[in-house]
Amino acid sequence: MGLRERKKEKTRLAILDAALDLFLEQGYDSTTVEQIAGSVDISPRTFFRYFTSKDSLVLWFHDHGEEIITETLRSRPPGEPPFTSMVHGLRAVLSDMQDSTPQDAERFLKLRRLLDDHPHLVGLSVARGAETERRLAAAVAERRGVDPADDRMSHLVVAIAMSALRVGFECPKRERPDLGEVLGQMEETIVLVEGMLRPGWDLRGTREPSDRGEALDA
Amino acid sequence: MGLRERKKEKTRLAILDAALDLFLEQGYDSTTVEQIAGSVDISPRTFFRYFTSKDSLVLWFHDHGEEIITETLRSRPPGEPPFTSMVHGLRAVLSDMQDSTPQDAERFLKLRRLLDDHPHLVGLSVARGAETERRLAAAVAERRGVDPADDRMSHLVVAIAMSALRVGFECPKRERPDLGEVLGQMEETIVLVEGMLRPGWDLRGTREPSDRGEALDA
DNA sequence: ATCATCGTGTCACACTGTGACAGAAGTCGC
DNA sequence: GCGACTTCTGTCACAGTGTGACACGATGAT
Repeated sequence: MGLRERKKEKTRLAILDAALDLFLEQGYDSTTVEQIAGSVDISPRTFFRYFTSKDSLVLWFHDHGEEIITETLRSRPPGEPPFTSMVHGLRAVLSDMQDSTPQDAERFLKLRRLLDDHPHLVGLSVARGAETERRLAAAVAERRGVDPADDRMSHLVVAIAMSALRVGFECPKRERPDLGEVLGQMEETIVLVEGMLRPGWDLRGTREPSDRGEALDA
Repeated sequence: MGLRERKKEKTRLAILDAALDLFLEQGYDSTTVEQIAGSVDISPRTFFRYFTSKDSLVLWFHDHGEEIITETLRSRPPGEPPFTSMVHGLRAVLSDMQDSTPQDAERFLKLRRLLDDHPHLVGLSVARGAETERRLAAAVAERRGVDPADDRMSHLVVAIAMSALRVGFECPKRERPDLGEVLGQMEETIVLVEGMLRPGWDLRGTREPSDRGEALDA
């Protein structure tokens, strides 16, 4: 990796850290791009070359997570029930976080506190999650060998799995949990969701309600 | 109702209709507030007195839906399983739509087409849904008599119910479905979700995974 | 060293959204 | 109808986000 790319990555993280600190200090809305840029000594224009928007600061970890899940889906055996595959994806995300550097862990926790203080930002995060859901649903539908466009079952599989992750992330037992506690709660929530589903529900093809029942296609 | 309020409502709907048409014609991003305001002969400043933002045009129906669900939750018997209550809420929303005026139905379908064409807008809609979820989760937690702050079960109940509504809304079988078809698919999706859950799952208290099982508190 | 490439800053600009104020229009009393 | 009062609306000014164009300097390959 060349000097250029290392420098770029360093700037990127510098911007991110400066922004998170400013957001936590004085609030998201009251922090301007100009301030963020100023505090890492770049021009506002350059800021937008690293992050497409102020909002995207809050979403920086999404891409990585989606990538992990997508890759997990690809690596799971073809016959596996789709929800099981998704859950493996979720756990891969968690274990990736567990192995993250202390700096990344701290960023993650700062972000979590930020979302806690600003419910509006949760919306952003969820909005991004919706795009992710579409792509994952398409991947799941492909695995199931059905048309991705209108397969509600695939969408539901993904939506429910993502809900588990989100609810676990959002519901803290304590005021300022550490990384292990957050991950633990996310894992607990996954277990909770697994326990609430009827075994085999995700093997059923998506048919009209009238012929549900005999349509177990695995 | 005075002349003022009628006029206000008329302007509000005129703005909404003009905006939806412009959005469908030339895209959401390429339509400016100035254009919308111009096409109903008001100043841009006035536009923002009717809609707090350009985005909020896309969210105009959310408030009503949330209100219906909240009210439904209030009216259901206290001992009812929370997910059952939520499903009643969802169906109340559907039946309210069924009874809507032709104009409202058309607006709803236009909005649906708009969301279809612009995945980005789905994010907005979902973001708003997240706020709704928080409030509904608090209401559900209250019904269950547990602390609303960290009850993952309540959040899950709401998240899953809302997922059903959303997935049904988003997955069209045909290119340009009419209101009945959309509502039918939403209903089908609700049925699908009901069928995939283990009976009684939502009666369990939110405890540590270790003492799940004996914790049936209803 | 040299040249092409890429990152950055500067300038200019469009768009969204808000506060302040003045004038127009609706509302209520008489 | 007239006047006083309230509410709505338009104009103006402005902060902030985000983008395109261009020029300059740093980086990387040869």
